[in-house]
Amino acid sequence: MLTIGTLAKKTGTKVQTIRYYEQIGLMPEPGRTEGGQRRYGDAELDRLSFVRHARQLGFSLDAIRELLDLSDHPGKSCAEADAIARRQLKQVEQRLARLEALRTELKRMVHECSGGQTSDCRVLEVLRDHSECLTDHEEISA
Amino acid sequence: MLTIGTLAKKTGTKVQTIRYYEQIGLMPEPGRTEGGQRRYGDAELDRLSFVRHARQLGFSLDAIRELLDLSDHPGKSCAEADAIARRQLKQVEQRLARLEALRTELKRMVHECSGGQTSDCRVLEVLRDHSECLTDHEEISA
DNA sequence: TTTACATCCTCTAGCTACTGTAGGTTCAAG
DNA sequence: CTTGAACCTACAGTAGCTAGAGGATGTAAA
Repeated sequence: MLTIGTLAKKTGTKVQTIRYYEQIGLMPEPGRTEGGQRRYGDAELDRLSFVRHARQLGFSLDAIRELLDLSDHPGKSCAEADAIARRQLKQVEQRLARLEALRTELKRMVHECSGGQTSDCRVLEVLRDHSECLTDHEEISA
Repeated sequence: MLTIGTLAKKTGTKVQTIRYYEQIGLMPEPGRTEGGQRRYGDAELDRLSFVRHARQLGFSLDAIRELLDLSDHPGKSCAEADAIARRQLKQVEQRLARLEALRTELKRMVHECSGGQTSDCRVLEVLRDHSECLTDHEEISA
């Protein structure tokens, strides 16, 4: 039986985060000691590892909820899990494209900085100059 | 003189966002009509364009505040603006590295999906299997 | 001039995914 | 039996907006 602190260490999660996951229904309510402290078993360790791993891969909590649901019902079709992963991959590729464009622009800003006064600073100039925008009014959710 | 709605359209910002920027002190309090509606001039249009451009480049509102401050004092050294841009570039490159690793892993998950039942699903398996982690307990803020 | 209606106003609450704090209790070691 | 780390609940705060309620204003046509 693990305390919440031990579980936290084993999974690289903060204690509060585990309690938060319980609150939003992502983790089950665990057993308690007589004094009211949470005690966890291996099932919870596995579940939390799954959640953290998915988070590291950039899945949203909602997506993880779906994945956990699929994983709890082994008879269901794999297609759904695959669809979720594909959606995720698409998002990642979009972010990559934007970040790459971004890196180019930032590099240019940095390399062209003359080192003088801000009145001549390329960094500020680039930000002021709207004509050099990649695309107008498009957001980067980096 | 521009209404807030016109300013919003010209800069690709939502009306609420402009009011929010005013609230947090990123945009100045504009003049008002007798009836109390906001009216903007070219200075505000420029400032908001600067802000939105910087946001598109992934700068935080705090960083933008610094940049605006530098830009308001043209005598200051360019070095600070350069430092902010360099910090930003570094962050972008870190994110890129993580996202690339992520893409590789997601691609593997998707390609190995057998199409059968969830009990054999590689997607879920990969998420359960902690040994295939890139690095332990490291977060991706994608 | 009146009426219609888009746009504006303030205020409040909600979103994601946590993180931090205050004030108090429990557990395990010595 | 005492100490002190770790636990508990409850609430507030973070970034960067976004949405909605309920009402006022501005403008253009009838």
